[in-house]
Amino acid sequence: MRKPIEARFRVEVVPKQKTIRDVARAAGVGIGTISRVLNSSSQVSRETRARVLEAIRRLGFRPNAQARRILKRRSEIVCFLLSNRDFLHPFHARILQGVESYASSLKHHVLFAVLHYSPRTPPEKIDLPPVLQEHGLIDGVILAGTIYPNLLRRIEAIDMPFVAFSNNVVGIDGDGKYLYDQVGFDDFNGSLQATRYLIKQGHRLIDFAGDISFPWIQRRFDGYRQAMRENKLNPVSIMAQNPDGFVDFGQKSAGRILTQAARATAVVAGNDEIAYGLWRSLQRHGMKVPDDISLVGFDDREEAVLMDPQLSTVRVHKEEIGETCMKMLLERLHHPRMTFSQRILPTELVIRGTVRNLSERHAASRIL
Amino acid sequence: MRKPIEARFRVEVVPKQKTIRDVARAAGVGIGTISRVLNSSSQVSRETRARVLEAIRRLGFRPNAQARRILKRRSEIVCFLLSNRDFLHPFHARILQGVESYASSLKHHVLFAVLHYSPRTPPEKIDLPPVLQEHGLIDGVILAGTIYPNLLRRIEAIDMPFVAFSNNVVGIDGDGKYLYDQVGFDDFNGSLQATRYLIKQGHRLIDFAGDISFPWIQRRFDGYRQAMRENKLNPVSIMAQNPDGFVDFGQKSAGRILTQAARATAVVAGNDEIAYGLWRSLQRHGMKVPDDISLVGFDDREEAVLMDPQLSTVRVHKEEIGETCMKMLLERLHHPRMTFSQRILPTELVIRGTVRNLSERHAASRIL
DNA sequence: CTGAAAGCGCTTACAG
DNA sequence: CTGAAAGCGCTTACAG
Repeated sequence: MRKPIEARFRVEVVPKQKTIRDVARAAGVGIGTISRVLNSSSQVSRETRARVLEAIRRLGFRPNAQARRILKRRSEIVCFLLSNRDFLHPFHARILQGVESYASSLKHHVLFAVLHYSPRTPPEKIDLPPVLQEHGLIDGVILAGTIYPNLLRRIEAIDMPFVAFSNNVVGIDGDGKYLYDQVGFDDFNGSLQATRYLIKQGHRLIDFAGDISFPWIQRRFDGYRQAMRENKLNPVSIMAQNPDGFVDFGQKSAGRILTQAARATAVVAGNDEIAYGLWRSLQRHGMKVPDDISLVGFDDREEAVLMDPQLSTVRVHKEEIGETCMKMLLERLHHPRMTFSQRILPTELVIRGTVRNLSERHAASRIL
Repeated sequence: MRKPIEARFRVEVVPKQKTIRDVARAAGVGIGTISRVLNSSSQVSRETRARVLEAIRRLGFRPNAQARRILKRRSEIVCFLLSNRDFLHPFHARILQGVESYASSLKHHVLFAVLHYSPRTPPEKIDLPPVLQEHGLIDGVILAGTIYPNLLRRIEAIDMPFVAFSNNVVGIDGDGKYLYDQVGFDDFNGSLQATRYLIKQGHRLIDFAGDISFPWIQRRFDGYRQAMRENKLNPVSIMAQNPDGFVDFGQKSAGRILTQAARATAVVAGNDEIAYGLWRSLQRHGMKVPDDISLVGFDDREEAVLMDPQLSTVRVHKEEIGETCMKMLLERLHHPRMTFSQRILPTELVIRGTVRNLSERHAASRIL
């Protein structure tokens, strides 16, 4: 007797959406059958199926995704949450792409959201983005950007399944037991390999330039130090004063390196931006890379290829990180009680043009 | 008599979600009243409201977003679709951020999706991403990346409201009448201003370096040409042979510029990447920027600040583009029959260090 | 102001 | 194999 709710909208919505009932009528079957065909489930006779399919095509029917979700109890939407970044740098953009690529291959969807918060805000006071406030909108969240313990606690408190990109987690010790799902790459081994490579190229005086108050730079320093120690070499850490960002850190490091009594022949930079700043400043001081000084970066960002010569660096497989995050989140959703796990992806040393070979064999072969 | 559907899930879903019915029971009211409180609609007495609110808090109830959407006939989710890009460059990343920022301020959500297609595929054969295949999932889409006519037609065919970021639309003439909603920035005026600025600085021999087969580079060339003509100067377009990307285009342009009979004192680059390649190659040829040659870019990308000196360029307000796209899409959703519109946002000349002042007055003041 | 009921567009046991 | 019905978690005229 009542007007259907929807009538009020007819004025606006022009080509009234077909529903499963329209199709049922057109095909002369019950609505349940339409649903069965749609879900390619159970047994529907070939001819009934054909008739339904035909009706669907004729009416241009597309099932309402929202109505399905409410029954499925799963939205097949996940959120990529970027925290405490002034902007979506290529590094995280590539992670997002990995997430999206894996997700869409499985017909899942990715919401992009942004959050700014202080590490000192109590968990319950963190003002989550709208996506995380709604219930039923997303199945889970992938945390990227800088992650502090209070955010982790907050996400746990709202019972939202999540996976964290762990390299930028700050303030939590990863001591064997994982309290949440995480995916990361191997800072330590990355610079271990890079430093060993420099040593193999004949370098003995090798500095590390990077602000080790960042946990990930600290881990890279640890890898560097390990390589130095195993070769009985002396690790030297270069710090810059009041740098304005990483590039500036690199620029300010150059002066320190050049005024050393026993000047380094090579520098391991904490990341590519530092390497870039270093390179530019060294140039200004009249030093050539790699003739006068060798340089290795970390991350393999866009900057690496913009340098001249191009930067030898440690590549991080960002898309793969994203894919793995998505994969792990899906596992979590299907097995809520599964124990937490951590995946550390390997890095790859990319040799380009900023390292000079100082070894005798090489020097000899050059003369020949 | 039947088991509620949901029972099958109980094994998995641990803390069974509260529904509006639980709250109603707890507060001793009807479910309609809960809904009214939730939507802060109509008149609910102060005390009833308080009682309901209290029950909501106690039970930790959060309304199911999906169920609401199905009634509202609007998901308040839009899709940011990046087409034909190998990756989400900072330029588009910033547009996405603008979209997200405006959207989330209005409690809307943004899905990120990617599409690769050929301009020659017939519209109906374009394989749209899952997001666009579902019905009811998103309210509309913002098109970014490179957009060909066949994509526009395809999106129109599925009756999906959309707004296009128009600068990278290829193959459609914008002749006064707009056939779809679009937001863009002013290529023409940007380089017009940049070129006028160079002229004001005393430059007369000014080249343009850029591949004008890209429509947006063509528009920038047009702006440059206009400035040259209005000053009775001769426009010169530099093209590179088989460039491998824009940076390489810039590198290959340098040789051509340096071998000119009447060598240019300044170059307007089609974009910052070209300017970067130009700068690097000029350096290698022993030329100093801006002492020997001046340079202006376009876009104000990250590269601009990585140069030394930093690049003077035309800034595009990318976040604002994103915000405007989102705003326009919302208008479209609320007024489906509204005539299409186009918004062209202004650019801004950013003066940094790559332009030398050749004018007499300035030269004189230098001698003093 | 508020409860009871119809409805949104689907899915899925149930009973042939 | 398939129709009729109950149900998902909400919203909203309807009738007090």
